[in-house]
Amino acid sequence: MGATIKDIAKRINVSPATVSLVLNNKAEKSRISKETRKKVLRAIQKVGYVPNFHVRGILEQNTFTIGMIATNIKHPAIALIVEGAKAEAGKHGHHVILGVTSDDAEQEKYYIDNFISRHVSGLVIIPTPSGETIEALGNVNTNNTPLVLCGAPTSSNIDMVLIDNEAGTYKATKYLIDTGHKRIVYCSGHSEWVLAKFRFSGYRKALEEYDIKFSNQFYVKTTNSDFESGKVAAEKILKINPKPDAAVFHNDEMAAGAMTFLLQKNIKIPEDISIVGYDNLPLSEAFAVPLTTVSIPQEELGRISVNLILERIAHSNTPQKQNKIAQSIQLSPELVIRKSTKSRL
Amino acid sequence: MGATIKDIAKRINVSPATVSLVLNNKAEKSRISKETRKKVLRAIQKVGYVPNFHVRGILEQNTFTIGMIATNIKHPAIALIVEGAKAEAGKHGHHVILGVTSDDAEQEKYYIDNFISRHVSGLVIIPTPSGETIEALGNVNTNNTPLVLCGAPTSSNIDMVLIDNEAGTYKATKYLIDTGHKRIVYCSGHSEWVLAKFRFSGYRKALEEYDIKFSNQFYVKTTNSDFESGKVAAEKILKINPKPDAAVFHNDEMAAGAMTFLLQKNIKIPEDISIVGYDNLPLSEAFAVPLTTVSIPQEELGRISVNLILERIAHSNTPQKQNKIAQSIQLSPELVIRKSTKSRL
DNA sequence: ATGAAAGCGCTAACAC
DNA sequence: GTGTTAGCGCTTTCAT
Repeated sequence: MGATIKDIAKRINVSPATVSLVLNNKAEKSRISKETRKKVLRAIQKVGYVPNFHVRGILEQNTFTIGMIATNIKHPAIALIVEGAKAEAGKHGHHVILGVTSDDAEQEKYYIDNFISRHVSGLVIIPTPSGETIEALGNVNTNNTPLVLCGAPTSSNIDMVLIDNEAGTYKATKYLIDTGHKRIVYCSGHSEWVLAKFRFSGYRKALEEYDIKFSNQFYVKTTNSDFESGKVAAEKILKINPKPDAAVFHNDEMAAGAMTFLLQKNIKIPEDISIVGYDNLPLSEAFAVPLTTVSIPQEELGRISVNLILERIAHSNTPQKQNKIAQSIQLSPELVIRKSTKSRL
Repeated sequence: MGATIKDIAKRINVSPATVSLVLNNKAEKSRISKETRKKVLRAIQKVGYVPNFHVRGILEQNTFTIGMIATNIKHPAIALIVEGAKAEAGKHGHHVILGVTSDDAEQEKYYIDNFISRHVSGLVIIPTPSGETIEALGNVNTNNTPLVLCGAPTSSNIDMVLIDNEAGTYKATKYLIDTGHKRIVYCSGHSEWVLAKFRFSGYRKALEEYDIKFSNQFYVKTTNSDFESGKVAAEKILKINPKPDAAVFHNDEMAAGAMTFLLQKNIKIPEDISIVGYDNLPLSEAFAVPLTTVSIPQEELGRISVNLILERIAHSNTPQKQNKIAQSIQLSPELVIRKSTKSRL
């Protein structure tokens, strides 16, 4: 362990209080002779003193730190949410520390407890996709730490910023139907995850609305939802008979993998089959065929989450703090039409 | 603020010590009657007690937390380093908290001080690309916190895990020369950044080795290094006369932007011009033309960094701890050849 | 089986 | 101007 204020004090025969005063620059305003000040500063330099954050954490309440818990920053969509949150927090003098759960509910629980116990000013949670912890969140001892759930709904009475995931696939599917597609496949990775279920149900909803009956044959599942899974899905699509004329994918990575695979097999996109992704990754315009996809306002998601936290903090000293009911803000995804789809009318 | 151990103690008329014993499960081994235990546990439940991490931080030294400071997690290459570090840390019972600097040296300084002051077990730093703080790192009061610099070199006596960035562009350029390219352009974003300088110098080195004289005309600079900058660079490339037959880009995003732009102008890749990127992004295979690029072992970078930290921790109690000299491990990038380059022999 | 008290590093109120 | 002291929340001896 490093040197403490006491060590420094002893070293130069002053009291710890004096050292503390110098450190906090309260020296200027009030007292402490220039000489003592210099002596103290020199000693601090020499021993390499580093203040102990934990003491401040005990003494004061506000850490001006927002804890953020994310599933998987490898995913650009998640990274963008974090960026948005960080930018907004920075604007208001707060810092962000991030815990990454790697889609593991246990780690999520750890970071929630740990961050609360570290007295972060607030906690933004992008929940693990299995949905396991989401419901449990209502029972967490938050110690009055404001919590915001970001991206996935829960029945608990917690502030939420949500994406209407169903609306995205609904819009995409509807667009395909409206442009004359007759046999639309849906490809889902991790189909048991809540997120996947929401997206899938948007597809179902659109079909129903047009009285197109759903066929299990047109529901392709893969165990994962990455680039490689897209290839696997594409392979499965090729085996379907009669041939599909469009495919909606759970996300852009899968769509990219599928396109890569299909193009290798000399399938033409969009002539032979239309492809739609989800997320609008920064590079989805650069794909083999610029991808038609559903765009999510990720950075805004992060920004709004932080603002909800800051709002809670601001209100935390007012008498009505207990009254304030949980808010739920829902953002809508938009369809971005590029070159991977074409009208069949 | 939430309830404390004292509150609980008062509530049920026991001493704080008793509550503490129950909380730490030392109750089992030694003492505390079942009844008291139950009473305590019930009270804890009722008031929603959350332990104060900072107190532990004062009392104990090891937080089993590795602090990580990254520039910009939007960038997949960075995200992968973080993932690698996290995975390795997890294997050894450590957690990771991440601070994101957004390429800002000031924030980097903040997080370094803050994490050290939080008594993280160690600190892995992916430095801001300007190179500003790298050199300053030697003068940081680390309080004996092990530090590892990840991805960029410094003259300070600090553990480092590096990528031989020059070697990557060198290999790429050499490959182009060997396959008969005569007019190779280099496109750099943020050309003043240390990283950019290293990559550029690999290009220069290859040219020199083959006695090809460098022409400033073939050195394209953009203010940024993202997808859009790639488009800008491509536009500049088109104006060069005589026409280049190959272009090496600072990274994959730029290469992707350039390819998108060039294809729109009906330039054929690789027939008219060969394109090489850098980073081997997970989706670079899905680009309009599968990208030939330089691959970096990002996850390994993270893993090794954490291992250096753990090693330091392990040795920190041995007498030789001061003796151990800083290590520097250098990893080599590899050229991944795909479809965006072709031989002109 | 339980409680009292000291102390971790630091700040702030109050002496002198 | 500077020192003394109490106390933040908790753990840990040492009494009882």
